[in-house]
Order: sequence, then C-alpha cells, then structure tokens
Amino acid sequence: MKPEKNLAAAPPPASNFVRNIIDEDLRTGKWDGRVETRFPPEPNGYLHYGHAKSICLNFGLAEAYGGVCHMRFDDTNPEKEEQEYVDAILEAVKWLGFDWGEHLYFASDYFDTMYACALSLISAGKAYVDSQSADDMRARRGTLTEPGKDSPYRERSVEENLDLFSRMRAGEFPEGTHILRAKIDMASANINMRDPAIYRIRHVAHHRAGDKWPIYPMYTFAHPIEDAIENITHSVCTLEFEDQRPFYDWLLDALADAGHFSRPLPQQIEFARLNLTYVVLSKRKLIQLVNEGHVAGWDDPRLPTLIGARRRGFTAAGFRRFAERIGVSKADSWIDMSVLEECMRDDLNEAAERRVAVLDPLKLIITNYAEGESELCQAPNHPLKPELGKRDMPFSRELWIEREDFMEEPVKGFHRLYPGNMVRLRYGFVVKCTGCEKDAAGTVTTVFAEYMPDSRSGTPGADTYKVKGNLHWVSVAHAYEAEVRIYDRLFAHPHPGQRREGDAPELERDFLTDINPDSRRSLIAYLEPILKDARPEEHFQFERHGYFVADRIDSKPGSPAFNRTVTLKDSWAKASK
RNA sequence: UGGGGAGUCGCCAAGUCGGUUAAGGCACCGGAUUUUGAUUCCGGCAUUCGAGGGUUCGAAUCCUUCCUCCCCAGCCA
Repeated sequence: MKPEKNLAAAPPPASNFVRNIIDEDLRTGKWDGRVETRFPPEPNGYLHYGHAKSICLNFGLAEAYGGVCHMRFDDTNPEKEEQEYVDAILEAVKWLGFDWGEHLYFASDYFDTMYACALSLISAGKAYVDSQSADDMRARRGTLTEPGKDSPYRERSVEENLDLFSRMRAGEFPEGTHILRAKIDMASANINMRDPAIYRIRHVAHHRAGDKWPIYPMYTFAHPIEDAIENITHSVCTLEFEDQRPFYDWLLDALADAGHFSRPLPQQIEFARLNLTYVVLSKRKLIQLVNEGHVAGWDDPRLPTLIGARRRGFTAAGFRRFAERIGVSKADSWIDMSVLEECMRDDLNEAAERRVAVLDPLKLIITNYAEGESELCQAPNHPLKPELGKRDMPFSRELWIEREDFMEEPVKGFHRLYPGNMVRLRYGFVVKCTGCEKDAAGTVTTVFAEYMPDSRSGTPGADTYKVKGNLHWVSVAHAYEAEVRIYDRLFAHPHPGQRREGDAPELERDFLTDINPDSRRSLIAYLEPILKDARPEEHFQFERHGYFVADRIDSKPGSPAFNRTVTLKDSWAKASK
C-alpha cells in the first residue's frame, strides 16, 4: 500500500453533550432504547448553512442511534408560509442525503388536537381568554426587572372562557379582540412564563388547512404538542429557546395530567446555532440581498443558502463533514469560512475527477514542433484512483498556458517558465523556454520554447529530465472555449456590518458596505476538449486551480458553463505574497 | 440593575459526581514523498483551563467573589 494513495478517512463521530444525554437515557432505559428527533423548519424561506448544521445534527443523531428523524413543517403562522418553500426545503434536505421515510409531518395537521388541548387547559383552569388590546397586554407584561400585572380578564370563569374560545374558533370575533393565554404567573422572573399567548385570531387562509381555521396556535404552544404527538424523545433546538423550556415542560405536564399525553414527555435540548465568518445568515439580510439585487437570486452561488451552495458546487458530503468537524455545544462561537471550504476540498479531492483548464491564457509556441501536427497525450482522471482510467489530451505546436506561469524576470523561488528554464508540460513534454514577445505596452504576448521529443510522459526515459516546474496547458486548436465563473466570498469582512476598531462612535456600519465587489467574475476560458461533455452538476478539479462544477442551470448539452466552487490550497501564492 | 445561558491552544471542541504527562479536529510550523507549489505521510504545537481567593495530599473539575459575552419584554418562529 503506497501512502500517497491514502484517501482522507472520515473521523469517528465526536462526543458532544447531546449524545451524552441520549447515552444516559439509553442507560436508564427512559425511552426503552428509542431515539426520535425531528427537523422542524417554518416554511417561510430557503434553508441556509445554519440549517445544515441542525439537519445534520438531528438526522445524524437518529442515524447514529438507529432511531428516526421526522421531517416536520412548523406551519402555524398562515401569513408567512407557502407551499413553494415546503418543496424547496424538502428538496434541500433530500439533497443533503437524509431520508425521513414515512415521517413527513405538518403542524397544521395537528390543529384539531391543539384545539382540544387548549380546551382542556381552559377546563383545568390553566388558560383564559384575554380581551385586552395588544398594547394593554404589553403594558401589563412588566419589564425585565419589574413584574407584570394581572389582566382584568384573568379571573374569568371556566364556562365563560370556554364560551369565548369556542366563539373565537367559530370566527365570531375580529382579529386582535381576544386571545387565549396560559395562566401561569405574571410576576415570574422569566417573561415567557407571564401568561404567554397561545392562540390568536387570524382570519387568514392557511396554505394547507385552507380557511378551516380563524384561530391559529402560537409556536410556544404548538411546538411541544407537535413533539408529544410524534413521540419525539429529544427535541433539539437553538439556544434562544432556552427560556422557553420551562413553558415547554409546564405545558406538556399539564396536558399529560389532562390525559392527552403519557410520560415520559419529550425533552427540549438547546445547542448553539452556527455563526460563520464572511457571510450573513439572518433571514432578513438574505432577503435584502436578493430583493435589492446584490445577488442573482436565492440560488446565487455566493449566497449561503443550500440551494446556492449546491449551485456553487458545494457537496452534501462536504456539509456533513463540516457538521462533524465543528461539533455541537452550547458556547456561542464563530466558525471561520475557511473551515467549510476545507471540508469541501476534502470531499472533492476524493470525489472529483481531474481536468485541465487555462483561465488566464498566454500563448506558448513550441518552435521545434511541426506546424499543423498534433498528437494525443494521456492524463489520468484521478491520481488517487487509477481505476478511473485516463483520457486523451491533444498536444500541438501552439498551446495556451496560464499567464502567471511565465515570468520574464523570475522572482526568487519561482520555478515555472522563464527564459532558459525547463519545465514539464504536465502529461506532455518537457520544454525549455527560449524567450518571449511583447507588445508596445510591454505586456508579454507570446512565449517561445523548444520541446524534448524524448520526454513524453509515460514513455521510457521521460523522467530523465529533472524539472521543478509542472505546468498545465491546453492546445489552442483543440480547446473548448467556455464561460467560467470565478466565485469568491460575498463579503470582504469576516463580520459584515460589525463595528471595527477605530470606527467613530456615531458610525453605524451597514452590512452591505462590506460586500466584496469582486465576488463574481465571469471569464471565457480555454478548457481541454473533453470538458465539452460535462454533465450539469458534475464536479471536477481543474488541476492547479481548484474545484469547479458544471452549472446546473446554465449548462446546455454540449456547452457546459462552470462555476468555481473553491480554490486549491496554494502555498506558493501564500509564500510569494 | 430581573431571569436564562456560555467562557479550555489562533478557530472549534472533549474532559466537569477531584487523582499520573489537559483528548481530538482545523489552522500553523518543520521534514519526507509527489508529473497538481495540491493530496498523502511523519514530527512539533496549552506546566495550563476568563480572573482572584479558598477547600484538598491532589482541582479545568468542589466552594467563593469578580469580569466578559450571548439570549429574553411579538397576538413571529
């Protein structure tokens, strides 16, 4: 076994506090060995990198413990939700490689049960109909440091509450006139326990339930019930819901007392959401980027949406690797974008076949090679996987090479092409540079070289020439000319919009001012002929450049366009800076 | 200033019912291999766990005081 054939092995799953909780539950037999999680997005937008972390966590946990993960839409707010998003979300989760099997659920399918739960809460004296205005409610809620005051409607009788609530349900009241509230403690130090609203009047049709309901449950009320209905064992959510947990437990406890659910009850566990440098993940900002045209749409390869990532050429395996690499904890942390990029390289290094592309062309003429002649050179499709075979690349007198691979006056350490130097044209011949030609402005227009006919790659004695430089090339006469989009980070600053040291006190930075003006470049490049046959979404490594993908939207049969997913690491660029 | 969380190497993150040298990954720095200045391989990389006190034979782990950061006052989720 040759060491250079080693492929990067996926590390074993890291220990984390959620797994510890599950392990403990398994040990005590709390759930009889059952592990059931769920991924519960609201269908009101596109999934982004942050969701990928949550998806990998929830589905990954189920996978690891032989359990199941439910795909559930938290569609309790009819004003913001649409079928279009449901479809896009399902597609994205599937793309990430997860399977919910039969377990596709919608909170809206539980509206009847939720209504029944509300009724029994009222009957138990644990909920009441409040008829204050929203403003009055707010005024009586108190503040972070002062307790709230009871609503004047708080002591309504069970009968009156039942009557009012059923009339709310019947659609008798306009929006905002009444609301159902849990009856807990207006003086609680936890504001979420100050009689939270649980059902509001909304005369709006629901994307799935139609106009069946004039009242809709609040997330706070609905979510624990959804978990209980589905027998979720571990309800994993983000940190901002931590203060909500006492209510989660209060509600389910009350409902278990009323006979709706049996114990043990689902447990809410909170983890820190993903923060990534050089992007924004807030829904509001993403919408702004799309609506104001700073990007081309929700699937713009620069946007941190999953649909954008896919178009960029990021892979599902890369995201899963990323989720594993960053771990799970309760500490707010910032992951550097380079970690995600590195995960994509790790995956693509193994997954992508190699091809050759000249992105910034400079003509190289092999002066001792016959005009009009050409021959085929063989290049391996994957250095780590010889079983993937080789392909032919035509070699001829006139070639395109990369402009940065030639220097008339080389800097120290440069071992590419310069007058007098010998390099190998990868998979082809060794050539010796004999000079160059420049235009009036002093720009190099053509480089000249002589080739060593006995140095052809793969032939006996070819490696008697010892060279340090190894350049890629494409035959001018045979090149496939295509559009290649060079994508870079959307923002030029690790924390878009964040104040920097030295900022004037009154300065407020707009995250848009940190947009990288050079995040997208489109060029016409010279690619090796076989690239003409690339299928949409096929990934390649363009040798010495990086990973690229045939665009899934703009590629036409026989004329694919390519997107740069991520560059290769380049220690020369780093050293020569 | 109320409540809820969090602070372990440049970035993540194990470890937290006290017990020899504080996991691992990424980054970084060396060196080897290499027809990608890529990959791969080998080696290095926290006397120290936000700070100060204390308990103890022994503390990142217990007690205590303090500091910093995040979240909460939607009829959003």
